[in-house]
Amino acid sequence: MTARKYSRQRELIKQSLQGRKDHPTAEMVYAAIREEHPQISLGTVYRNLSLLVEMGEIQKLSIEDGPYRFDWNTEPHYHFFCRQCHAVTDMEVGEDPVQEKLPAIQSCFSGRIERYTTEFYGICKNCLKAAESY
Amino acid sequence: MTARKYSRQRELIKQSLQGRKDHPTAEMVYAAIREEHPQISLGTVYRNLSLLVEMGEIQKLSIEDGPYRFDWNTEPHYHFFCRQCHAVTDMEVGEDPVQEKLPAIQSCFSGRIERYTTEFYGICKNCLKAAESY
DNA sequence: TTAATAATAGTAATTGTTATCAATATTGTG
DNA sequence: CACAATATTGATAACAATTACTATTATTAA
Repeated sequence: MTARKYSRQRELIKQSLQGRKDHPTAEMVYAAIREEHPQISLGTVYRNLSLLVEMGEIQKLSIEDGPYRFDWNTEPHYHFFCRQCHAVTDMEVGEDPVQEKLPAIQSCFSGRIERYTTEFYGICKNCLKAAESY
Repeated sequence: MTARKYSRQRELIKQSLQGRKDHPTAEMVYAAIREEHPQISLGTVYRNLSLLVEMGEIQKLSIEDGPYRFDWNTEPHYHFFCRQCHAVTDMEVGEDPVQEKLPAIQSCFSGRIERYTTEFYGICKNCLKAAESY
């Protein structure tokens, strides 16, 4: 279809994302890359983040209240959203709780289920600590 | 705190939501109410939807790609998002798959988990049917 | 090298949502 | 009822996040 060409900027964005685990927003990626490469454009960051998602090289997370976050880790795993500081962290959940029930769920649903996500919301460690000392 | 006063518009919004099961966006609620009450303002719809969420009378759903959806049903249940037509439908999942594992999950996580949601994504019945006839 | 075209920087436009504000509606009290 | 206090409204401006546009630049295959 659309023959893809190499782009230095796309590499920078991918690498920047791989080097951090805070699940940044597009704006945060832009700010980080701009320190070394001040000429990069915000539009380029958005465009390439979308492309990388489309290419399956990164993951896009939608969070209640707030812009999208991006994750270099495309393996299925779980996220926790702090409603106070809006930090996004990975969670250890063990084996997938939904997967074993999926056949039963699919059998009584007439659409085609392609994927599902579970997100956890609450207050993160740091905000809890900050709250107890006032 | 903030003493609440009756508002005809808020009632209309609540009733409109209760009368449909398509999990409409704010814009959709606005359009529906405007047919009978053309003087209502979009800002009023947004303001009251937020208030109703805050009051726990309705639920706000965040969906990947697209504006927020609203649901009169505040009981915990599951949703399916069609990536093609963006319809949102309720799902039958049976007992909560995550709940039983929650103590184990919480025990190895240092933040406070307050709630969690699971959403399903794919292609709905109607879009599947439309696709097979071309 | 050169022709074809994907990608860019910079900026304008769009979308979804919130804030502002003067006018109006609701409500508790005399 | 009259009226003061104030929550709510409609209208519109402002805002934040994201996408679209465009002339220029970079990549790539022949």
